Amino acid sequence: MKISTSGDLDGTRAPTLKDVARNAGVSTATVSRSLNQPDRVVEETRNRVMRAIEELAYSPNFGARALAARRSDTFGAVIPTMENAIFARGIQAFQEELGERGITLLVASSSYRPDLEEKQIRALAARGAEALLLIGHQRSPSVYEMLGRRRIPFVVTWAHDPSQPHPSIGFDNKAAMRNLAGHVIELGHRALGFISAPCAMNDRARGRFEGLAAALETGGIDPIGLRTVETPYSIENGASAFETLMRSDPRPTAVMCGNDVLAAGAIAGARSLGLRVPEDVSITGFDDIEIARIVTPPLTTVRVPHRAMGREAARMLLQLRDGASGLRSVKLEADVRVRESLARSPDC
Amino acid sequence: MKISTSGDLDGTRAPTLKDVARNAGVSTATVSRSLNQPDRVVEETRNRVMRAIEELAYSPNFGARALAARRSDTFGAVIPTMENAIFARGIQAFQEELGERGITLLVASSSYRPDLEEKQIRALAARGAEALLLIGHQRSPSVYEMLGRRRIPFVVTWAHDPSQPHPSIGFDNKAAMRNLAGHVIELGHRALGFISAPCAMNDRARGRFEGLAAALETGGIDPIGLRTVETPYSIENGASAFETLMRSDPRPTAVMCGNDVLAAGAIAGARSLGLRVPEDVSITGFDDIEIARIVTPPLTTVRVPHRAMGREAARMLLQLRDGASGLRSVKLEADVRVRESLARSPDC
DNA sequence: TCGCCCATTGTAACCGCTTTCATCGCCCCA
DNA sequence: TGGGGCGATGAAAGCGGTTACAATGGGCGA
Repeated sequence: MKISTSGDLDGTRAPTLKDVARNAGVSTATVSRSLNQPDRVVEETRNRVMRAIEELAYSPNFGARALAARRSDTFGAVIPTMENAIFARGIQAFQEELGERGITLLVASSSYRPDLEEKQIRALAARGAEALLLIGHQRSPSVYEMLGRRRIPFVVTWAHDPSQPHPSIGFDNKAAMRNLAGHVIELGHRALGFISAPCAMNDRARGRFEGLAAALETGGIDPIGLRTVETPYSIENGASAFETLMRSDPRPTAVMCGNDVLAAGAIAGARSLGLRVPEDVSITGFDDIEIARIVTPPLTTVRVPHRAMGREAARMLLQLRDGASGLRSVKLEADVRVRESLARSPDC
Repeated sequence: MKISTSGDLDGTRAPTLKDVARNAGVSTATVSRSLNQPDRVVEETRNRVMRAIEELAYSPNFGARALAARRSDTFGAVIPTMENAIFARGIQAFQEELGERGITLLVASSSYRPDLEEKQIRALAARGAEALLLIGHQRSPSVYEMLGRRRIPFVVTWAHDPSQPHPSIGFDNKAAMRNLAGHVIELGHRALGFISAPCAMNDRARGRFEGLAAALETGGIDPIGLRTVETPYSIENGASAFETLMRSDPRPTAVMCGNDVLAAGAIAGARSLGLRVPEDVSITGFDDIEIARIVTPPLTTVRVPHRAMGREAARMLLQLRDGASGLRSVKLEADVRVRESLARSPDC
């Protein structure tokens, strides 16, 4: 006796709609409808189909479905890095919001390289992403043009600059840093150091630098005296940049960092130089990620509205995908978080 | 005069192979070959095709390609969380190794929930993943069965347990923790506390616990005295678990943590209780992620071979996909990293 | 009783791509 | 000069789904 459930698999390939249809004794159309528009199939049939699906452990081929339905229920995000937690919380919120609407998120990272970013954007488009979350305004016009041609809606986050032509959801990097630098200056610091991420293709980093410069001007401090080091985000780089700054003359009494990761490195650098924070030197960060609270002393930094950005970006993209237009950029607040790494200048 | 490049788009949909073919005056087969087997197309034709591709900003539809070619050049990984850096470095190495072979990686996270993990595995399979990286051995048999039926090769990482039936690339969590606990006991600690991740569906966490228990036994310490708190990974949880442990009697002189994130929280907890580390209480972590070096004092922990695991996993999966069989599990070493958070017991 | 309508299901075209197989020239050798 | 061989290209069949449209049959009103 030959043992074989009708329509059983040979085990060598994934079951298809056709296998399910055969197994349930219906047409592929009925199976498809059972899955996508259950109320258009009478219950008894639907149950038979579901049983077959269960039995075969069938799950639909995503590519084929997207191809036929011209709809992928997939959004994409391209972030500069996954190595540290800068974008993790925001993306998490973004994903949660999308998940509730049955949308899958594909995340790619660009390593802060514009060419890779463009490649990743294309890859996401090729994978059927219906909308994209991007970080910052600055990228090649050809990317924007491509997105426009393909009618792929996108939203820029982690930045807010009304002078830019594209919708964004974020905060004003420049104003936030200016605000923080104002605090620092008020505490009597005149000799400042700045550790920045590379500004070349990074409008957020540039905005933060400009904010600092503006605060100096407001405070009547000659920006000539500002020592700046540009270096990619990492603890090690932060530490060595700090050491470099400490060799300059006059030696800074406060070192501001474009990011909490660099600031954590700066604190480590201070420790290895035998400098006390904040008694000998103040250090500030930016982002208020987890690390800011666990370093010793805890970092004075700028609280970035990560989760709110992710959530709002999801909402806006959903609307855009569903045909909305003329949506307005959203400006969120990023306020200063004062903790122990910042104190009055010892020169005072 | 009607202005229109032949085959131009109306701008309302992505350009397809057919558009390119029309634009270049060749058949779709030729365009496809120009892309996938360039040497099978004469140079002049290929150039014409490439020009058309450029002009239309064409990029192939991934789903359609995978469908037709029965090959997606995509691997998948399901990790418990992206919130902290535990898996970041390993996955990064995994991705780099795959990228060199032209393979795209799709990463999904399960939030440590078996049901979500199964869903994500199915989703990756549906998206055409040809091979999967999984974390830990423990999951429903139905998952393994499905993977087997679909002939999707996978490799288990972050764990090494020869008694398990599936190939793995990792280290012996139990032995590593036993080793570390041995150090702690040698330093005279007798009253120990342990902060663990929830063990229920986490064989790595359980292995670490067992390692600790084994070390206690070897050291002739009654495991009854071991205070344990189970809590999900996070700084906050680590801090409050630490505070709980410090209320027990006798008070532990050393608190070992299943993970660096919990340990960082424990250090914060010690600070808020006014306890000095390591003078009043020693603290150890596990993983040796970045955070271990930047907390004060730096953490004594177990260095996990993140990058090696990622790299080896990639190599093994590539071989499996290409039909290799009978591949052997790889055991990597995880050795103790001694830093300042661990010192001799004050009771000595 | 007959015809119409509607709910349910089936048939088949098509989504964008790869790939097999056939076709078409062209070169070279006998 | 004719024919075999070979390299380049095209035609068309699917890959696994969705969906417009057709077919079927049962219920109900006239």
